[in-house]
Amino acid sequence: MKQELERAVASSVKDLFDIKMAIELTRPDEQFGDYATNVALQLAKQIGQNPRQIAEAIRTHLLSLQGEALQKIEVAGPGFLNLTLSDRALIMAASEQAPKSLVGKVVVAEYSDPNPFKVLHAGHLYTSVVGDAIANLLQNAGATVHRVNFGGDVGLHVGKTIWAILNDLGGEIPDKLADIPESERSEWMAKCYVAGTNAYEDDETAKIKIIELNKQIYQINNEADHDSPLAQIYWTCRQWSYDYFDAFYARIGTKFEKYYPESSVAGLGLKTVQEQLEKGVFERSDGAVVFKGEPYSLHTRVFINHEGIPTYESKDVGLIMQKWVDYHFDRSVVITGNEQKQYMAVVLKAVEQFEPKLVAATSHLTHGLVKLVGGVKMSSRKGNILRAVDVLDAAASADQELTGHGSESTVLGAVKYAFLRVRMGGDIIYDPTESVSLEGNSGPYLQYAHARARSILAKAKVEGVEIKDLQPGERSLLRKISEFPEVIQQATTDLMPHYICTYLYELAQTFNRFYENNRVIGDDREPTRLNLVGKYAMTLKNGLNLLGIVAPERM
RNA sequence: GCGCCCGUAGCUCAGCUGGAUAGAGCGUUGGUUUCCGGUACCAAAGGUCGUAGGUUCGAAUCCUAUCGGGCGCACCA
Repeated sequence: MKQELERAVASSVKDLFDIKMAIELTRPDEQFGDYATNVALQLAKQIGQNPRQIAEAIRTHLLSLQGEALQKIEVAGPGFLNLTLSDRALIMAASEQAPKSLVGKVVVAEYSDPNPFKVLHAGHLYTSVVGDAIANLLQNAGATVHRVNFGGDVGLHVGKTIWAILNDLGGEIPDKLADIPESERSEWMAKCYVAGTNAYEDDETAKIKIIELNKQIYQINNEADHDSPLAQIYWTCRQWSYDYFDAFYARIGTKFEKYYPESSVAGLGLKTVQEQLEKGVFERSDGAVVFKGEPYSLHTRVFINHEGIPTYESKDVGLIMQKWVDYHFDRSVVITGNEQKQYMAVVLKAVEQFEPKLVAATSHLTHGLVKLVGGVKMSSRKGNILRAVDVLDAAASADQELTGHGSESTVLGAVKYAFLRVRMGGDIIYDPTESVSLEGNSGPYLQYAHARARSILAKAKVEGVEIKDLQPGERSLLRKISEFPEVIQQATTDLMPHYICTYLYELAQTFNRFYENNRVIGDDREPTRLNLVGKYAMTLKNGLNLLGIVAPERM
């Protein structure tokens, strides 16, 4: 409906003034109508006429084009055109679906990116939630979406953990791993990481040993060693990490198709950078291989260090190339913390020199830190950083306190919504109590709104009645419902799921206002109103599902 | 020093491809009960949109400067 109207306005402008322009209709305040446009204001200068006169001319012309669909067109204020749909057109609009603009497209979505041998922290939970919602949006638009994960299975943090593991096992004795009960593996490894980190800082001999272990682990990877005792411990524990990640993702209702361990892309990255070094994209500097970012208002970064070892930069190059080899994507979305923004800009600029199409297809989104309200100081050295489970636990205990009986779907709904409702980029101040509340702008409020609507429907038989002759409250609700496809589309093109949150909350408010003043069951208009409640419940459910939040039938 | 991000009501945040009186939730104050899940609805109070300039018919939104906070700037990830 919106598109048709936009085309109609555009052709009015073309017919009247012989000017081609793209029209963007907006959703004004309800008092003004269903759609609005400021074309007349924009044209005023070009044409040199009074904007209100222009608006009047468009109005007349538009009525002749779209008389059926429009109940009225008004010229208001300095020259806005306010369009009000006929009931018939509004009813049609409310049944429309968001356009499937990405059918046939392949998208790779990379997010979460935890490191094996370390715990999942709050930031991992955040990207998992937001990344999942973004992936859902793209999928909803028809794309084939591949959710992938990247993480460091080599590097100093691995050396630290392995050092403590060896300490705990009493040496390079892989058989002793069998003594660790399955349920305690992830906890145990997390403890080992903390112990290793502390030892690295406090104990000079341990530090030397850790550095040595780190090199050995690189060797294990390079030589694909699966036999030596150390290698057996490394591979087993690495797998334990992936099992732990999988279990956590399953708990929050997401799933990754593939893990790209850093070790698996380092080779391709190194090879690529070396090739491009010869072609002049990279250059040597102080024994290292660097990309000079300054010509592009960026900074210089090292891709291969003076020992010939690929740095993180090269691994990211390898990752981009490997994703291309694996998927031949039309679009690639990468989500990381804000601190990687300028770093990634350099990597992408470097790759752009030899694979511009891959970079053109890539969007790098970044996010801030997750902090608990009240700002408890966390020391990563002691290992008491805010872990992913801490966030979930905080929500669970707030839920328990509020309701007396915890519910996992409420807890997940609460946390996910709290993360998703704000625009990505800034830090998240997470308030467990507020997130779990059934009052106000929260996930559980929307879940409850859905359950309530479903319970109305359960009490009566919904028949396929035609909606017509809308009363004001009914019209407001339907008008709000009709916005949904537009909101989805906007959220999808901007990769901003928070638009969905804002919308769903407004929708629930609109419904509650309607429901407060209009009886459904037992009213003369029961069939029509039940039909509206059905559409409303469906919209809420679809919206919540896009966000990765379950919409329960009852709660 | 250079660069990036952020600064909107007491708190947490929308609004930022420039437009009609700057919105919501929480909190505060006061209402509503013919109540289909009142875990709701209505209303009030509360804002120099960090500050100062500029562009524009029109700026929270664009530009410049400045203050405050966070982050990043070569062989870590």
